[in-house]
Amino acid sequence: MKKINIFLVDDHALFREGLRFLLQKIDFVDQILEAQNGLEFMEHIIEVKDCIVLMDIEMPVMSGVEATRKALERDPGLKIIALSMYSEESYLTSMIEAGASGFLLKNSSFNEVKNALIDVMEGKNYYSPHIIQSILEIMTNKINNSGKDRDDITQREKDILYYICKGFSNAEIADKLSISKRTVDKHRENLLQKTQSRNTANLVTYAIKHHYFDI
Amino acid sequence: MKKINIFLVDDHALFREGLRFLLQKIDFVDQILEAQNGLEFMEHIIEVKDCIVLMDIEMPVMSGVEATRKALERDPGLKIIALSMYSEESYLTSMIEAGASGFLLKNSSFNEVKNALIDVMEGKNYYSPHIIQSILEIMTNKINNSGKDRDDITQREKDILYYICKGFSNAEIADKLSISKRTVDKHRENLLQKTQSRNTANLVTYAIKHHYFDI
DNA sequence: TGTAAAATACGTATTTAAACGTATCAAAGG
DNA sequence: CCTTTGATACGTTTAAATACGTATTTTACA
Repeated sequence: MKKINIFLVDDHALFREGLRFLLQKIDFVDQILEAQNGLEFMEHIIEVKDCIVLMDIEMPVMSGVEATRKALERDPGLKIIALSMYSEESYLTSMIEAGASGFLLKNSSFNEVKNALIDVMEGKNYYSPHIIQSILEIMTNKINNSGKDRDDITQREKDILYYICKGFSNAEIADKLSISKRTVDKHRENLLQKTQSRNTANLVTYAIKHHYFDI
Repeated sequence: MKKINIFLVDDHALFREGLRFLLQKIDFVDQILEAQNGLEFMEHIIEVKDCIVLMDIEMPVMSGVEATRKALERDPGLKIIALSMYSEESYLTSMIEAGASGFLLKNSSFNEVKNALIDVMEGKNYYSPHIIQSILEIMTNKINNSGKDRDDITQREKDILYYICKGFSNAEIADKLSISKRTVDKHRENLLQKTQSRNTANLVTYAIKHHYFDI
């Protein structure tokens, strides 16, 4: 059997250490590399080949999504499996868009990780059962609403949402973006409607929950 | 050397699996038990003795803080080490109040975990260097402000903050708590001042960041 | 028991957000 | 080519939040 190398990217040393230990027992695993964030990973990925990356999403300095995107731009053949604590839709879609070959949850078993590695080695994709469930839900949602997805926040709205979460008033946001305050009012109104929020508090929790804004 | 049992309480199976594997290598470790939340832990802790608990804080169903408090009520001699992703002050103080014998961060090394276990076995407490740092900061802060701590949010204010985060207006909160709207106005004003927030958005991110409100 | 802190309440003013409405223009896509 | 969507902008009105005050009562605790 052909051997592969594993690149572990996660900011929690203890998690890396434990997982490394488990991975070392796998017969088809050769070298195991580690990085504690996306940037550190980017600095060393060039040196390695025949490598499957296990990539955490929430990391300081450079997130898993960004690192995945950048690494695949440079080497489109690279295999990256997302390893997340949450099955958040935004994470899922971001990582799929970025080009990840798989998506695992941290509450999955090590056996599942092993299966994912085998699938990805063979050129297939692998998604956790929970993730498949989420994907199906997103799909049916998209079909039923045929585009009119109530969670479909536009890029401009995301920008506005970001500044709202930062604590800027509509007037200040308008100033920052050099648009009319009334436009910001409207975006905010649309955001409230799309996220089914009553007010700013709801909007902020929504934004944080769906990772449009990170604390 | 006397042997001990370890009880791993964490909702991420993969993390548990890796850590279990590492712990198994330690010569003074006998049995290793697992639970995926506080409740599951509570149901099985009675059966075990000579046990050190490695307890995650953020878990579904029952948090680590609650589980620690309840378990120590029943068995005050139990040794519990908190294992957290964040060195948040609120987590730290909550766990210390609850009676934890130690506090480790998930980005610490396995060697540190081992040292913590040895210390706690010997009846000592163990805190991560980062945690010590946080404790010192809290202490100096408390001394310098001698009580007039700006982060000292009262219980009533916490209640108000919770309802604000839930998206209720001041009038609604007043109704819920059967007090005047003006009183809620005042509490809110004090909250803004104490948390150094400009507005609701800032207040909500503060609350989430400091775990006064969980998403 | 005396004192400090917390919780309560009210007055007034300004600013901001929220909830309606309408409308134009550019870009994208069938 | 036409339709849809997104971004832009404006008007009006009400509700809510913010920002200053002051003051009383209750609670905790030294």
